[in-house]
Amino acid sequence: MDKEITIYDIAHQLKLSPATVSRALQNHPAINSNTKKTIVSKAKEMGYRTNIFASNLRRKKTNTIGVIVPRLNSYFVSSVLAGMEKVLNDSAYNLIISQSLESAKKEIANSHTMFNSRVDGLLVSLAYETEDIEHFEVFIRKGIPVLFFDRVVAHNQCTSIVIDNQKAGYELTSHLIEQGCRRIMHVTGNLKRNVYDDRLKGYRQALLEKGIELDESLIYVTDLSQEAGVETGHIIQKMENKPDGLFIANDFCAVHCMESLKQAGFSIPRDIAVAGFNDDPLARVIEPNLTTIHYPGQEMGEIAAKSLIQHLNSSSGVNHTNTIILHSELIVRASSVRH
Amino acid sequence: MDKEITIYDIAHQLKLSPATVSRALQNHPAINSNTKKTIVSKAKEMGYRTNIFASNLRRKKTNTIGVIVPRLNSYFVSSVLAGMEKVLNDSAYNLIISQSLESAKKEIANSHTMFNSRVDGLLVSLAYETEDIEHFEVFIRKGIPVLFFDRVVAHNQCTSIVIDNQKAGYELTSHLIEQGCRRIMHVTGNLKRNVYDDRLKGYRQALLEKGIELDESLIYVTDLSQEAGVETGHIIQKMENKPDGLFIANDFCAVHCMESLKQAGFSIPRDIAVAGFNDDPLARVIEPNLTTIHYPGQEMGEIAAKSLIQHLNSSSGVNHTNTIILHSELIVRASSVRH
DNA sequence: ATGAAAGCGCTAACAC
DNA sequence: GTGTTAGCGCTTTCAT
Repeated sequence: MDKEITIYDIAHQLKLSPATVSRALQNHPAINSNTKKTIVSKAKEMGYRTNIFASNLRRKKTNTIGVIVPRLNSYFVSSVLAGMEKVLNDSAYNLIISQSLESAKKEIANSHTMFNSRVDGLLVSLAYETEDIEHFEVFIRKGIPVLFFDRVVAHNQCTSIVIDNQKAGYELTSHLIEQGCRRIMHVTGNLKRNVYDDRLKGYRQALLEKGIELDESLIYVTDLSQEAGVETGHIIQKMENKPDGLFIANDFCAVHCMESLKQAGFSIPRDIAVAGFNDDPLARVIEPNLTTIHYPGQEMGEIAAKSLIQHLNSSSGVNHTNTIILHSELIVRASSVRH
Repeated sequence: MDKEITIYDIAHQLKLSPATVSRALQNHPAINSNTKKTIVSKAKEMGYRTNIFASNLRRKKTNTIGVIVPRLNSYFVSSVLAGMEKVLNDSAYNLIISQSLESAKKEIANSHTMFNSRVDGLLVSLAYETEDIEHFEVFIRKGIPVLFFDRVVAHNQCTSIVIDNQKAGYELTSHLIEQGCRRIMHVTGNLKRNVYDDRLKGYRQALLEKGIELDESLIYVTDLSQEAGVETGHIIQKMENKPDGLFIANDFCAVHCMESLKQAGFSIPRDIAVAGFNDDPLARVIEPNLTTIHYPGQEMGEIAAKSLIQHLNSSSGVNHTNTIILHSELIVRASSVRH
């Protein structure tokens, strides 16, 4: 276990001052380029590595970005993270990642950890359960930018990155109506979250426009889990006045619902047309292939990261952009095409 | 943007020394419990947060664990990460995560970043391309534990966490043989990686035992991507002496190969029995459902993290366990059952 | 272009 | 049980 080399060791060997070494290592313009070369090569030779803690302590900046997501093991989230990692890594930021597991309590605990880790900025997608965002106020008060993505909340000091969920929900529902559906069931998640609430709004809007009366009993709020999908299948089986269309706010849940329906002898899309949301790889594998909304995960991650970096670099500290809306797209596949 | 509170501020207000405050905040046993209470509540009141950089600088420990994975957006990897995050978060460690995107160069760059971030330990699953592990030697020389999981490499100072890939490959191949397959094609990844090499060994072993002659032309090395799956389908179509069994070292690739075969009019499993590896959610959705090896991702992550923590806490610094082998399981589904 | 020196906030050895 | 004090390694202002 060798001793750590410091700039003092280098300075000593080269008969220079630590200040010069520090400057050279940061490529400071005032340092003679020959001196610089000597120092850099000596540092390498001696196996020097910066002590970022000393540096952070001194500079009061950490070069670390925190991310809080509902869960890590979802296709969408991991795509987003892949995008963020790519951008932040290229800009020499570290990423620290934690998951709330959809629990407000854990989200709060994680935000404390992030706060104590002195992240330079925070990227958040909210848990199902989260009621208020009091726990992010400490960041905002300290001028640490907080950026919400996907599951966002309106806050005049925070940027949000989303797709137009209402429009997407509207398009999906309209598509089902065009395919002849008149009783469309909507299975969704916690309506506290914009993504579900807005999709529902789109659903309502489409029905209204097409003059189809809204039947509140066709709106089913779940946790969008695999089990919820299966359960939805059972419920539909038992319904007297069965739906002829099904809009589920998440492909994962939709796929399991389809399995359940198929097992019960339903023919998709003939008996019931189905649409999901997210364009999970599962959607292209389930039979019939699932109609869905394509949703740019990796891109959302990249844009979120870039936007945060930009904000950190802007000296003003004032946040100009407030909401970034990414393009989403209806992907029609066999699960919903009836003619 | 308020000023940061330090232990000096607290000490000053309470007319105590910073040392006492520091001790109280760390719950040091020597401190009077009343003093402790006063200090803790004052700290809260004043909005104090530890400066972990000062603390790290002083203690020469970072409470940060680095993870390098091939890619973030794979079902298996995200399950592993979910497990790691869970354990490490509970133990007050931070996780910094980066992806190599299967490139040796990026893996090396990431390892440098981790090194400079002074991680207390490193968790690694190797990239396809990685030739040697020279870039991890710096950690080992410094006594920083490096633990490999899934895609591992033998190193007498590092713990590895794996499943028995050879046994799994053997079981899968034996199963196909039992189903009557005599010409089993094996599609795999870069054989530099233990996971693929061992699965191939298991394949060979099964053929040998059952007295089936090995046809080297049936071993096809790919990048196991979606495209590779489709391509494999095309290749099989064009083969004169077609295989009657197919063992693909990864469900994701297998699923796309199945799609390709189905489209070409093959009946699975009648014309060709198919098996994958990983038990990706896709395996339970593709039709017919895909036979595979179940592979405990989340558990692997948890165990890797726990093992690393244990190692960090053991004062000895000597690594006793060297390889941890997790249980894996053959899951037989319709894609391979012929009678 | 380079150096001297102060200090970031915390911890821990030592003293009482 | 509490205080004193000396750094941890770096950056940066000011001086030369």
